[in-house]
Amino acid sequence: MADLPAYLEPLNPEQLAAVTHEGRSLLILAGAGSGKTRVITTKIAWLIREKGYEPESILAVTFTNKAAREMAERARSIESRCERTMIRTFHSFGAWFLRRNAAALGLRSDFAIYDDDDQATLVKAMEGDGQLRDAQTLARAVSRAKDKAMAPDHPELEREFTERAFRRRYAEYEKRLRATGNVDFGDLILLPARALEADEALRRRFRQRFRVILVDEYQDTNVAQYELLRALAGPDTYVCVVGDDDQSIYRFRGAEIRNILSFPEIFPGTEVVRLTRNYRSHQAILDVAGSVVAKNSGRLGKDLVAVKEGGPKPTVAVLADADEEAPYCSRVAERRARSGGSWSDVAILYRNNAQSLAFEKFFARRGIPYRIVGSVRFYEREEVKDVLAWLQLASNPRDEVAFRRVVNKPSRGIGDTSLDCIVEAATETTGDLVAAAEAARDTLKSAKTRNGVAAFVAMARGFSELLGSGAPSLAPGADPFDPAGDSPRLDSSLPKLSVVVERVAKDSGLVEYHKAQDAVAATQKVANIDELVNAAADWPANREGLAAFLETIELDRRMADADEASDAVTLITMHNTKGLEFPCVIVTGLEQGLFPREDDSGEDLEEQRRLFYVAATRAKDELHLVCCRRRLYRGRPMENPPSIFLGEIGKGLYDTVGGALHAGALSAAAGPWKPGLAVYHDDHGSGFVTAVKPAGEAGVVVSVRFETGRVLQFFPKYTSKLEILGKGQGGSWTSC
DNA sequence: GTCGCTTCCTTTTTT
DNA sequence: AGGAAGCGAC
Repeated sequence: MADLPAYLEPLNPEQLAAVTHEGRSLLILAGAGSGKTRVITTKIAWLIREKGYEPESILAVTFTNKAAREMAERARSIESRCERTMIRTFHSFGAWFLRRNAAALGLRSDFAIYDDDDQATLVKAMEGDGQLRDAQTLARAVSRAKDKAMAPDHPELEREFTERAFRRRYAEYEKRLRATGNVDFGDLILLPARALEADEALRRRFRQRFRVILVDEYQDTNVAQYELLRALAGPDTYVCVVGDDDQSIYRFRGAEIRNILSFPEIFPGTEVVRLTRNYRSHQAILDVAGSVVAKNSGRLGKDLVAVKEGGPKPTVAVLADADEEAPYCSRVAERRARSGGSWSDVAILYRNNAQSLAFEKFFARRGIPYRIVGSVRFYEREEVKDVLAWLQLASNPRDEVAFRRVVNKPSRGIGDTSLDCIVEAATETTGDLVAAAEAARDTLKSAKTRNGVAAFVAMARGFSELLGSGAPSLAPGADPFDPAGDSPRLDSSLPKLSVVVERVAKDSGLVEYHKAQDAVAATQKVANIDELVNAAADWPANREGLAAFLETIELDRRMADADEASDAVTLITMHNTKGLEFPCVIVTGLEQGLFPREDDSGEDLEEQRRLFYVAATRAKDELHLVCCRRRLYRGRPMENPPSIFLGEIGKGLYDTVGGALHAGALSAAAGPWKPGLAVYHDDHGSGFVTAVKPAGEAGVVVSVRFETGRVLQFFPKYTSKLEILGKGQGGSWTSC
């Protein structure tokens, strides 16, 4: 093909086939590192350039905001007209859809989006006496039901969900939620799907608008998302989905792997293109990852072939205690940095966020720069949510969740009794909680409560006035929520929303309140509120600006990663690494009980294997696996055997680290450490040294038996907590 | 109604 | 370890 346009030239034959496929539907099975994003973005460009599609008629859906941003950027760099293509997350698309059709669906166009926390608050409020944990459980079940596209009247509902009186409570929740005029995350998918199914004219409109639909990470779609796709896709819509059944890791959140497995039957005439050339990792890494996931049944099955042959064998280290995990990882990182690499080459992966703490502490002490991806959910912090709740209430006085959050914070003497009384009054009238509070004021008994309510009402009114009056006006044709359209982003002539946020934070008493908390607990709550104020500077100080600001926050809960460019080791959960790659990856905590968890079996176990696969295939050059025999779990020390996944790796595919621990004599690196020394450890108390062994770059590893009877190992080079007391008596008290 | 203390129990993973 | 429920004191 001599006349292939330049932008198609970098593609391999399978990628090219995927990009230039025409027909009705296409399933791209894209293995890890096979250039999937390149294919999607190039395909968008190709459709516009060669096939004459209007950019606006193409919809591309992703799972994360980060993926959407990246995709938009890359598509635009190939073809500038891609700027006008709608590239969004499923949820952001749903929100856009609902805002455009809010009136017809009985929603406010400036509805807020409730997160898990808010859902639980609503459940707790409606059940009154219930416990928060019960409420959380129910809220989670409701979310799962919505993932499965099951309404409260679904005949199979109670077969699937065994929570007490689930049908009734789910229905009640829905009623309560609708009364606020807001939606939850599940609604963002389910309501558009139902609206399209129910309304033929609407369906026709959207099918006319979107002629092409591309879905990324299709293996992680749930039933509701599938139904939304089906409703959007008419007989003439070109549907292209991309995914990898081996990378389906969101079952717990309702992902339905059958969506991808059965796609060709659902969309007859589907062509399947497999991308199995891996451009990311050395073959040695793919062999390890592949040998584990090969143990899964029920996969389409494919073998990745690395373009980069060979490479260093991955390593497996079995450490005695989780105390040694961070030192071990830091040695790997330091070695990488010393041999010409940089800190940012290295990523440390773990199963759950709590595991990051040990790394943070150790790295801070060692002076190794690090950044944590994802765990800091800025917008879910108490103080931030407090201020946001005031803003939501100012925008919508029927927002019961926001109302409950701030009505008595800081405390104004309005307790549960008065609160319930106000909410009930609101329910019986217009639902306006501020108005109900005002009306209820005179019926309340204590003067303190009456004053509190009066103060609260005055604040709420004041904040509402700061935003100007009336609901946001949606000019015909204008779409304030469409980043491609006229956005409400700041026009320099308007006052900034940050001014409003700051006033709200101060005048509500929240800043004072959290300042006091900071003083007691040495937290950073006021600083976080300041950050929130700064974040609002990009929007104008009116209702449209506020609604857009809130939506940005609600759909993208993490602050932009502070400085992605900075040279630092990445700390990240395995789930969060999807779509990322690093030259050097360390997968930690490979222990039975942690990864996989003890109760993982069947489908769950298979999903964990896929998670291992995702984690391992993030590595370009180096892959290190770490297992700790002992680890504190929920405050208790646990002895764990190595993860079964380690046993599933083909023999000879990896090198074992730590052999040196058992061989050789003491080296000079031993320094002052000798068996029999009496020592003191900050956390474990006093004990004595039972053994000293060489440990390569780490110097020596010192085994200590403590008075408690525990035997632990330490690298004196990396811990300052272990201190020599003097020549001990080698266990004189152990006989006691 | 509010505050602080003790006891109990446990989320992996996220839009 | 950390957060929520439960309880008692003011």
